Amino acid sequence: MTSRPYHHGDLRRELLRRAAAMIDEVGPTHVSLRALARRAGVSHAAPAHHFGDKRGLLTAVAAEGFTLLADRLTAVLADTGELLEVGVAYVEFAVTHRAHFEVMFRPDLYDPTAPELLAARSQSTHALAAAVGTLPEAPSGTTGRTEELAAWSLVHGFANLWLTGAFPPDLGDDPASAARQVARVLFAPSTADHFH
Amino acid sequence: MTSRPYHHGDLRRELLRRAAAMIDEVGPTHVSLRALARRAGVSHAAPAHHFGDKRGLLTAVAAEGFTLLADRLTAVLADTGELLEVGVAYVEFAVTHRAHFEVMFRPDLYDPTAPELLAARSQSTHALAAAVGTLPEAPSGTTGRTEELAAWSLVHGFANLWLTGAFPPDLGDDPASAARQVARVLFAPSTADHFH
DNA sequence: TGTACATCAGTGAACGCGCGTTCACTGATGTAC
DNA sequence: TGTACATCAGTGAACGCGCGTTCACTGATGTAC
Repeated sequence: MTSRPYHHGDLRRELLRRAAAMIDEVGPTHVSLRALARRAGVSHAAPAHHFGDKRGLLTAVAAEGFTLLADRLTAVLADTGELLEVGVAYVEFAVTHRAHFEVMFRPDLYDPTAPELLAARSQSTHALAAAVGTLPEAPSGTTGRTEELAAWSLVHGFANLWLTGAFPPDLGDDPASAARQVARVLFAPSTADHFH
Repeated sequence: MTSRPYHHGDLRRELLRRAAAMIDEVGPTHVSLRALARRAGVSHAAPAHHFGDKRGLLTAVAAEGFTLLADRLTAVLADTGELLEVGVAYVEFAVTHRAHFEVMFRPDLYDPTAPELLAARSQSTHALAAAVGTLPEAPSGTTGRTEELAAWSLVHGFANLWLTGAFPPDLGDDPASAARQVARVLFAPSTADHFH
């Protein structure tokens, strides 16, 4: 048992890591600064020192989440050039960063006017818009905006339903491939099953 | 100031009504049995008498929500025969019954094995499947299941994004017409803007 | 019509708990000179 | 190389609060006879 140094080194980052882990386990609303401090082996007042208060902690988690998502979507778009794969990446992000994802879309839990958060969120929005912008051609008379909302809705809904366990169990345990199949209905007519 | 009778008459129903209103205001996780009792003008132990505990209350709310949703989807399908309108009704339900909707898809808050809940949820599932079943023809080699998941994902995602305020503000304030436009991309090719 | 009694709805006091926040403090670090 | 000092990170005690749950109880209802 090594004696802990008084200064942690990078406690803020460590707290964010632990917070994400804790949210994964108990959900965003049942995180407490005290329990978080306990897990980090640190005085219960330490988190408040770094984040001000509970809302500040969740604001930081949300902002980090939007930045991570934006980076991921941008990278996948650059790699593949396909909206379909960007959509799949959205779902994958939600599943692999469940804690971040859940906080990001619960604005009542954080401060939605925090500059760091607004900046990160707009990164995400732009990444998604850029992906939709790669579609061969916008339909006549539209800006592609309706398509963007449809694409976003579909992957967001899929992610949510997956995370809440609402889908039938025989869907399998690979969200990415299930999402790809479902997203093809909307995104990639040439290889998809169609409604039409 | 009329003196309150000792017996309420239908306190259980009244508590469910108030609970929904309270969830609308403070969110499902910040509901407390004590605050609910206060609002209903009743002793703080009364809710526990009817619902057992907090989880029991939310289980009842979720079950009620699934039943209401199933009834609504079924009615709209019978009236219009159109999957598109059933999808729009899904979104409308989420917006007009926000409290129920939020609880329904947070199974960590209630008892997902309660018989009343399972029955109500399967009503909803069947209503949705029936709507997808009206599509003119299932694509070759598929059961329509992928289409069902796509449809569900799209309207569920739209509802979620609308409720969390994630959509850009210039979308307007009529969720039903916005949802109809977006859903057309997936559901009703003949009148829709297309990706394709 | 009246009485006894079982049943159920709702009460109110009590408990123990974990929490957020504040605040004066102390330990460690690093920079200026 | 050494010393003084500002700055920052983290501490621990204290506060007040609202909560969930339990439990013995009392008031009201309605049914059997």
